[in-house]
Amino acid sequence: MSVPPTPSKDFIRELIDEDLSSGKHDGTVTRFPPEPNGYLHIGHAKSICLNFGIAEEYGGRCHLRFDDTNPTKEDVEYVDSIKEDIKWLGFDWGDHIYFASDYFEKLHEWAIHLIEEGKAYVDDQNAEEIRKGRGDLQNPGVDSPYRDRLVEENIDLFRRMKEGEFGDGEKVLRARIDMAHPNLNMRDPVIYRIVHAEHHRTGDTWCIYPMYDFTHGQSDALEYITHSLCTLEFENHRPLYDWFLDNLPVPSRPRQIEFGRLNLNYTVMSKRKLLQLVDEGMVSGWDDPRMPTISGIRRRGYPAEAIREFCKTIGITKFKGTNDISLLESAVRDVLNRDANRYMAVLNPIKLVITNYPEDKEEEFDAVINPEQPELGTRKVPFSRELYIERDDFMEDPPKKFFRLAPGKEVRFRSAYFIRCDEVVKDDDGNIVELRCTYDPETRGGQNPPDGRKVKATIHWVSAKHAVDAEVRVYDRLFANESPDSGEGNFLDHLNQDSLAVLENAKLEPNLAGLETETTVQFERLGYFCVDSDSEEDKLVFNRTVPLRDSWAKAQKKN
RNA sequence: AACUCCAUGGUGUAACGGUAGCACAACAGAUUUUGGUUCUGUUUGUCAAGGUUCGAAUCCUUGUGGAGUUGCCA
Repeated sequence: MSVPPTPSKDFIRELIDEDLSSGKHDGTVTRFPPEPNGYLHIGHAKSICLNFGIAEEYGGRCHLRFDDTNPTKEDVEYVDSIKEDIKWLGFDWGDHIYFASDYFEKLHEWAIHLIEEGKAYVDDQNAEEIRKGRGDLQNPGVDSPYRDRLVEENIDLFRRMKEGEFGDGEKVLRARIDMAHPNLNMRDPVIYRIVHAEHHRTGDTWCIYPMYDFTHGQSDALEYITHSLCTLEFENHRPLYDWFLDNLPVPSRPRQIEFGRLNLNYTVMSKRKLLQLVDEGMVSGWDDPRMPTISGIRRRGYPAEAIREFCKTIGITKFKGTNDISLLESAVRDVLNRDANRYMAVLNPIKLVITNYPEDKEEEFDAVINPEQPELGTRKVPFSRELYIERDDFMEDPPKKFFRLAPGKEVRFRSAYFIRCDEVVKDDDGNIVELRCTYDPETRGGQNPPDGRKVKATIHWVSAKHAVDAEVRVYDRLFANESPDSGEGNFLDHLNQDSLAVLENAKLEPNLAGLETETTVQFERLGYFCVDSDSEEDKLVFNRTVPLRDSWAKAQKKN
């Protein structure tokens, strides 16, 4: 008798279990709190899967909350793309979409509350003076000369800040905590600053804006968030998060828990660097299929399910590690192997003529749509005298273990016939321009012949007469270096020069015409490819999502 | 050397004082009308030193290594 494996939970889910069984909470409410100042990337996907995943598992809910407290950086453009990306990933916030800016009124009220309690004050020092007064990692800070202002004076000054009497940076509101605190975040942090800027939602209603620290915990409390999950960089902010909840009349008591953010090798994840790639034209845009953005991944053809599986696999811990990109690719192959329909496509064509096949004859063969889903049946693939095969599938002078086509050698054409190569035709420069072959009529459908003859390889083909032309963009990892971030020098120096190869002359099986954008299919023996949005009626464009595992290529590399 | 956090094969992650397991990667083989898929097998690990204990990856101490933090960004 084997014990049914109990799926192990990460430390966050264990903490939630404890809070539920101890009666601390009756339910679970999480939130995903992006700042609308850029596009979501796969690192965000980890957080999205965590927060929305927990809500699903615990029968709770997950709020989508835009953390929009900095009007100079944020824009509605990003709000829309973020919503779209979350939906695509397969999650739903229902009616629970919020904006931190919706709480500006309440936060302002709470700031006044703090002032009245003698726990906040208006500081006239400029940014430089405040920085100097804060001390550093070794030395305590010193009190601001304005730290002991009277409550009435603070109230008045804060009111005048709000009414626009002062310019940007002239005054700030600070929490009055402890200038000698070992945690720098506790040394009288700025909680309100003056910014005369148009906010994407509140317009010019405000010219003072709350800082992140004065916004996040309170927003959580207002929404009755039970568990506020964030990345490790906010660990040092937790004392402040708790301090505000302790010192304000908040309606609930959320708990901040930090986990390690996602790091992937062979890519960069910071918004700044991704922006730089876009701005400097190293990629075609935020949704370039090489980008680790959700929109890029999607255009690349990675299924949302694979992203979710990947996030499940890497787990949640406090360890700051780097995940291998092959884990992601493996998840992608798993899903696509199961779901992607098979077709034949020749990326680098070489012409092949079957000399004993009648000039005008045409046939159609039945080919399996997806061996993983036999119930889908077969498709018809046209065959004729002149065909294309992959250049890599022929070698004039092959090494011993090369099983594919070579002079005098016989292979199977997938779902068609056995073919033997009789003659190699070259141009004046010695380039191979055509292969002349013969077929065996007794192998129709690719069957083994009655004489029991066997063949070592099966290769794909496309009938020249019926072929559909296409451009195929073969993508590889964006960086040649495993950690482009950490090495010395500019990360751009580590770009993989071969991250994109455009093949203009691909020949496709006709069934490949007319597929919808973003449909991902398997080009047999090559990999998974998806229809790009650049496709037009008469000009198909495919992106290579990920190649098939290729033990032959791997063996070659070793030699 | 202030504070906080982290440390299990090549990578990531389990084991909650009782046989160190899983996935990916790597390697070898079987099957195969995709050199794919599938299946089988193999290699590789508890940062170090002490302590508690019948028993320690797990608890304690010290050390070592790494990360984060000195925005009026989030």
